[in-house]
Amino acid sequence: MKLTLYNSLTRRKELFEPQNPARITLYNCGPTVYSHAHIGNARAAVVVDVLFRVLRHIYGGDHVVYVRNITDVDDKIIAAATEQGMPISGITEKYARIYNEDLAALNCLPPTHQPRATDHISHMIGMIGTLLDKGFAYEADGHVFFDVSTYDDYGKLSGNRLENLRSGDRIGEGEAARKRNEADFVLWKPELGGVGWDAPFGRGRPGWHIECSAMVRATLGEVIDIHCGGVDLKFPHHENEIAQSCCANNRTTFARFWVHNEFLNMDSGKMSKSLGNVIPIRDLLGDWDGEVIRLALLKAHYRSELIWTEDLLRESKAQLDGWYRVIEKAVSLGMDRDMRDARPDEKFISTIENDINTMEFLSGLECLKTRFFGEVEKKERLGEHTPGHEIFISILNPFVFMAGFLGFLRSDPQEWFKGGRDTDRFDRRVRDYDNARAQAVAAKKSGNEAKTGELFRRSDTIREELQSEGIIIETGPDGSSWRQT
RNA sequence: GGCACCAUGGCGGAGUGGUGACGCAGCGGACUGCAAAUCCGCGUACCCCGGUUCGAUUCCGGGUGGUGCCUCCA
Repeated sequence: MKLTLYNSLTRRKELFEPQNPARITLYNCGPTVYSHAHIGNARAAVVVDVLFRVLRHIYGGDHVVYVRNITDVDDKIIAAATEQGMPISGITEKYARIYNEDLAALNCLPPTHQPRATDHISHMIGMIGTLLDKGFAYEADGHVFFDVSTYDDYGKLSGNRLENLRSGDRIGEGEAARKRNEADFVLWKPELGGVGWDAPFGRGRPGWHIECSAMVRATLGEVIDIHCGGVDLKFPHHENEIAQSCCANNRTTFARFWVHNEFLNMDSGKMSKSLGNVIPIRDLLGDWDGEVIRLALLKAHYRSELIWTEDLLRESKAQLDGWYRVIEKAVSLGMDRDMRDARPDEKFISTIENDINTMEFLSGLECLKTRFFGEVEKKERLGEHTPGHEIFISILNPFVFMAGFLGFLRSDPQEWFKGGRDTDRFDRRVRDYDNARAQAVAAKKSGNEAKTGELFRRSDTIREELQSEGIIIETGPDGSSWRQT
C-alpha cells in the first residue's frame, strides 16, 4: 500500500506519506454556485473522489478528512441574483443543492465537510488582519491587497517568475491604480450590491483567494496533506492561497502535495460559454446513466486532457454493459448471495495507487471479466452448470469489489438493462416470440416446412418490431429476455 | 516574451531498456433457423533525425507538430 502522487509543487511523482496517518487532510476547491455545474467540474470532482476512495482504503474511512467548499460570495453570484431577480441566498442554495445532487448521481462520496465561504467571513477578516499586522498586506481606499514582493516564494507552484508575469487586463474595477505591484491581488474589497460585512479595514467583502485559505485553516489546519483542483487554478488561485496562508500562519508549507487535474475539452475545442459548448452535468444525466458519465470521465489519466464526445459516452456504456453481464450471469448461476462478501485484491489496488492510474485498474477489471466468462463457458461446455467455488473466490469476488471500489455496478442488472422501459408490454411480446419459436421448432421436427418458415417469420417480425423501439431480444437456454440498446 | 505539458494501431488510451495492456469498432471461426450474448483466434501501432546501449517506443540531444497557463475559469 504505497500511494504515489504527482506533486505539482515539485513536478515529479512522490511517495505520499501523511503527516498523521490517523488524520489525512484533503482539500478540494469547490464550485462557485451561480449556475449549473458542467461536465468539466464533474471531472475535477470525480478525480478527487477516486483519490478520496484510495486514501480511505489505505488509511481507513474514519481517518481521511475531505473538505470541499462552496463559494457562495462572488461577483458572478451577485450578477446572477440581480439578473434572475432572486435573493443571493436563493441562488446559492439552489445551485449548491443541484451541484451535490449531480455529483451524487455520479456516485461521488460526499466530502467530510462542505464549508461555505459566508460562514467563514470572520476567519477571513482575522487572517487579513494578521497579514496587515505583519506587513504582508496594505490598505488602499477600502481595499486590502496582498503585497507579493514580501513573499520570496511567490510563483514557486506555477513556475512563474514575478518579472515574467504579464499584467492582468481584467482585474477588478479601480484596483490597478491602487496596487503597489502589478501582481498584487485583492484580499478585501468594498461592498457591492448590498453584499458586505463589517471589518476593521472597512465594510466590504472578501477577494477570491482568501476564502480557501481561511476555510482550510478552520477545517483542516495550517499545513494540509493534499490540495486538489483544476490546472487552471494553479495560477493565480493556488499560488495566492500559498502566499496568504504561509505568510499569515508563519509557515513555509501550506499543502504538502498539490494535485491538479487537466481540462476536459470538447472536440470543437475548449469548452467555453462564448462557443456555446458548455454541457451541464444535469443535461447529460437526462440521457445517460451516472455510471456511464463517471466511466467516461475516468477513461483518461487525470493529468491528460480528455476530449468529451458522444462516442466516448457510447463506448463507456458498451463497456459497462459488459460488466453488468458478468453480474447478470453470476446471478443466473446463483452466485448473487456470495457477492456481498466481495473483498479487495491488493494487487489491483496497487495499480491505482500509482498516481491514480485508473486506466490500468480498468484493464485489470476487464481481464477478470474475460476470465469469468471463459471459465463459466468452459464449465458449461463440460455440461456443468454450477459454477465452481474457485471462480467465485478468484474472479467474481475481486471483480465485484474492484468495480465497486471505483464507484461502479450500483444498479441491479435487471434495472441496468431494462431501465425505465415498459416492462409488461415487452415481456408479453417476448413471450409471443418464444411461443412462435417453440412452435416453429416443433413444426420443423414434424417436417412441416411451410409452417416452420411461417412461424419463424412471425418470431422475426416481433424481433424487428422491438428492435425499432430500441429493444434487443436475447435468447438463452431458458427462453428469451430483452434489454434496451 | 516567460513557463509547462504532450506525440502509441480505425478510434480511445495505459505501460515498459529486450515476446507492444485494456476498451470500443472490425474481421474469421464455435454456438445458433436468424439475431443477440458468450467463447476461441486475428490486425506486423510507439512523430522525424542523431546519440548512449548487445538491444530504445521507453534514456539523452536536436527537429517537427499539437496543447495549456501567464486574465474569470475545474
